[in-house]
Amino acid sequence: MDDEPRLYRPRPRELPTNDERTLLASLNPDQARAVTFGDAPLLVIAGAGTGKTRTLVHRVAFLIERGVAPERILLLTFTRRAAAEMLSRAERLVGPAGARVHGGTFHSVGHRLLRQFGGAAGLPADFTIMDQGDAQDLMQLARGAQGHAKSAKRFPKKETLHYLYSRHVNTELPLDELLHREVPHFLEYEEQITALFADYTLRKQERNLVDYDDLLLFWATMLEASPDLAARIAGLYDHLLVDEYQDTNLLQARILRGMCSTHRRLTVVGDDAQSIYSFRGAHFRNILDFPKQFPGTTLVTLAQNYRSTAAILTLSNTLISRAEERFTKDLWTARDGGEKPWLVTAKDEAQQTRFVVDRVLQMHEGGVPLREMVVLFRAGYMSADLEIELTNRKIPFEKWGGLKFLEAAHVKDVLAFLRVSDNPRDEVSWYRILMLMPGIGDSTARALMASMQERAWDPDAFTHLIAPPRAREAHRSLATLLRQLRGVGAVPAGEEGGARVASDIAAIRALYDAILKEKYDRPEARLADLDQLRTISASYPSRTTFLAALALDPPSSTQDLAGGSESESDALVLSTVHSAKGKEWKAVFLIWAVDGWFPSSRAVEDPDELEEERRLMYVALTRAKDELAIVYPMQVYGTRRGADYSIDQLSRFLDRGVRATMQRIVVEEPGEPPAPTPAPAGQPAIDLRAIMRGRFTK
DNA sequence: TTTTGAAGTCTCTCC
DNA sequence: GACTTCAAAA
Repeated sequence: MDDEPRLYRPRPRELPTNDERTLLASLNPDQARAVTFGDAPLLVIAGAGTGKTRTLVHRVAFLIERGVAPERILLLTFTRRAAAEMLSRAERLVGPAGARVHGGTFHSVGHRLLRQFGGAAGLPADFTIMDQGDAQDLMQLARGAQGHAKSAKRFPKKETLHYLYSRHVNTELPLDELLHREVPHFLEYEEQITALFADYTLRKQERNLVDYDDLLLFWATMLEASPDLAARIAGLYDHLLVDEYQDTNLLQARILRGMCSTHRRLTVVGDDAQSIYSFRGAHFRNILDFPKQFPGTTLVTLAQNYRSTAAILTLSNTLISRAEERFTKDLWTARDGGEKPWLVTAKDEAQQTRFVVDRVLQMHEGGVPLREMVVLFRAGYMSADLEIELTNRKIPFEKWGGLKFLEAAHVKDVLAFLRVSDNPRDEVSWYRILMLMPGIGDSTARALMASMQERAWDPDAFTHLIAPPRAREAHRSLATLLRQLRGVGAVPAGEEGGARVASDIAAIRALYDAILKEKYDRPEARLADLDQLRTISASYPSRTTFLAALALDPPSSTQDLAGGSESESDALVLSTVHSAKGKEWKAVFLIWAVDGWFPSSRAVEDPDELEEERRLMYVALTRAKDELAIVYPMQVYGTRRGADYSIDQLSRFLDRGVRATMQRIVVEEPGEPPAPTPAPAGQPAIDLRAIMRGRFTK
């Protein structure tokens, strides 16, 4: 493993061009102060666009320059995208040594440490990671065993149960208080819920399964419960740097305390105005309490924004000034001017889509690469209409966030086969594949699993089970496949590693494709997904690595790219606001700025949630460098019950004062026939300039 | 006991 | 508009 502790030995200089002076030359005094800070806790409050990542990356370079071994630096972030960005920038700045810096999301680092040290804490090394869907399915199995499956009274559903469980773990709130706060109408079930959670925990243990929360919980526990383990784990690193600290929760704070038990070289960076992950148990108080948690903390504040024009910043500052609680100051910029951001009123969704597409093409023709533009929205599904239009017009795009490739049912199906061969006790996957087989339903599946449990999940157990007559056929073909997957008999030469996983998938598909075609109306796209899965699998050394990587670092949707080659293509980015955090674009379009959509109607009841929505919109607006357009359709069809359409209102966050910092744009009706024909392939934008000229009135 | 068809239920954000 | 759950039929 490459996580073995290494000696702290002086290294030859690897930075001929980046001595400390050039390293600091590009930084402002506040940034430089943070970068060169010594060996004590450091809290950097850094507003949007103030060079937060830059500061962090330079600090890494500075530490390496000072002789700290790169592999003894740990960079923790919250999202995969941020982790990848941070590490690649470090490498660019520092050179090859930068690639040796350790880092990743809290979950992926936790995973690495568990594989390495879990054995010493009684966790078998070959555990399987469950994603959220799997965890919910396991919760459902436990729920069913308790007999709520068909009870008349309403008992919380598996999603709610899992949410409560996860919240309980991450916020450390006692269960009764949590129920009282989140779901008071379920308070009467407190006892059953407690029992259910105990069963869920037990099932995880028996089945050798680990959920996302466990990756953090076990990490924290190893640090707290065993001084010996704590010393070994904390001893791996001399410096810890944490990005987006406002999105951490109490559990993660515990981990940091444990990791810094032998030293106090901890740097955290964040912005309370961008705290948008409370649904994961994060609270921006965490960043404010940091000095209390780590006495002697030094505070550095970054307030100069280098990203946005003054006009965009005025809008963002005005919007966030309405926040109930606020700790960071307004940002300022040396960039002056800039066009006032647009507030675009569209008649309906179709017109909103047309506006965005036309404007994107217009800017593209003006020389802005597609990749420099982004369309942002509150939730993944809100871009559906836009995606269709972009596909029709052959404009390449890439979607971030929203439904993931491996959350698709057919992908999970195939993975389930791999997972039972990887971990024969994986009950969730067993249930899944058994239910796929013709002639096997819920009760047969449960009975078969019970028999296997009696045989201690012996890998051969399934073959020797006696299936009910109508499931004979299914049982036999499944048993044959599983034997094949377990590699009974010789592994063909040259089929170690990735080729092995790919051939496993081929074997699975020999059985599964027929089932898939039966199950879905239009199987083509789904079959293509499976091709993709096999391609991806080829780059992983083993089945176990492949499965773990999929859970922690899943590839995004397969239908990302509409036209254009997959690799270096210039593509418009569509993203949820959450997934866009930390990034910046020349031009930003925020769509669906409709009250009830953004803020989400689920959030308007609760003041705290509403405040979080406001911060979320702040995050969206501060992504823009030069141009910003907020779009909202006035009529929304078919969303409210009882009416064909409803007249919706502009988001409440864009009040009169905020609107005063914007300019209103009205999209004109297009000509009589409502443009049903997509542009012909090849040259989509040929006549657009003419159309565009007449479309906007200021 | 499984399958199939119909009614019902919410819609998010991420690891 | 997709997916789950429920009820009746095979």
